[in-house]
Amino acid sequence: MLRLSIDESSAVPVHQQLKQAIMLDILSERFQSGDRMPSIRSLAKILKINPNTVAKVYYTLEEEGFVEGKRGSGYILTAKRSRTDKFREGLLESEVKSLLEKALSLGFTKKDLLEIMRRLLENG
Amino acid sequence: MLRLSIDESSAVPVHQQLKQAIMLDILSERFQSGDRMPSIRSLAKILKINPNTVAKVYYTLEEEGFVEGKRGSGYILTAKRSRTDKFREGLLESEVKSLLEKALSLGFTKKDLLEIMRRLLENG
DNA sequence: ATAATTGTATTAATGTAATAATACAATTAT
DNA sequence: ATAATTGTATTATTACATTAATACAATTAT
Repeated sequence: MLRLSIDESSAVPVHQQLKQAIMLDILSERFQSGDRMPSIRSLAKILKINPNTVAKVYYTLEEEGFVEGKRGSGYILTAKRSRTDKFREGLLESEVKSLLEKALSLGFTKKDLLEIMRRLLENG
Repeated sequence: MLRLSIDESSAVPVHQQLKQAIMLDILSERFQSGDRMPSIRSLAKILKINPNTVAKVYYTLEEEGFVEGKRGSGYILTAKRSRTDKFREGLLESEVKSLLEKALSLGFTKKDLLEIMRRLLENG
């Protein structure tokens, strides 16, 4: 359940770190449909950040349909597996697409890209 | 020679757009060693942006060893082909690496990644 | 019923990136 | 020599993202 830490010194803003960490837990199924989220205040206390920052992140997650919150009772993760799986794939696909675009604009061919890919997959 | 435009409405800052556009021209060899850069003021006028913004970009390009500037005479692109080629490859490699990391953290396997890659390369 | 806990909303403070204004210095062209 | 053009440096302004402070409202637990 939500084992995450915030790097205060990092240049990437706290809310972004937090959201990404939660999203990762959701998409990798470490955190599942029906699970309760920690309350805004308790999570803020644990991470030593402002409650508003947590609230903001929860709100964006709600807008995207992953969680639902109610006054007095807290937030619950509601996204079904089918949804998170689809999202997860779409995310990777768009990343690959943008990589492809970048590679082509730099003058690489598709073949070049596949070769570099294979090499890194084997070595790393 | 440097055919670029600035999107004022974009969220990505002007200096970043400009730098990326110039870098693209350098790395794709549309702009070559020995070529003169447009003067700071003239480019600023064409793009309708502040000269300081152009100067800032030129300065960072100079720090990275791609161009050299002299008072009164202007900036010249000095990076040799071997250098730009190496840079270009390193850039792509690091992009692929970060993609790989992201994919793995999302629970994809290397095989998954290669498959998605192949599919997108064929379709797009 | 009452207290504690939960999320919500509003407003303010802060820090910093981005841009701009202006004056200075070297080179080049006339 | 002089004017025009080039880059440099300093400082100020602006805008915006980020974070924080505080008060409000609904639910839950006692």
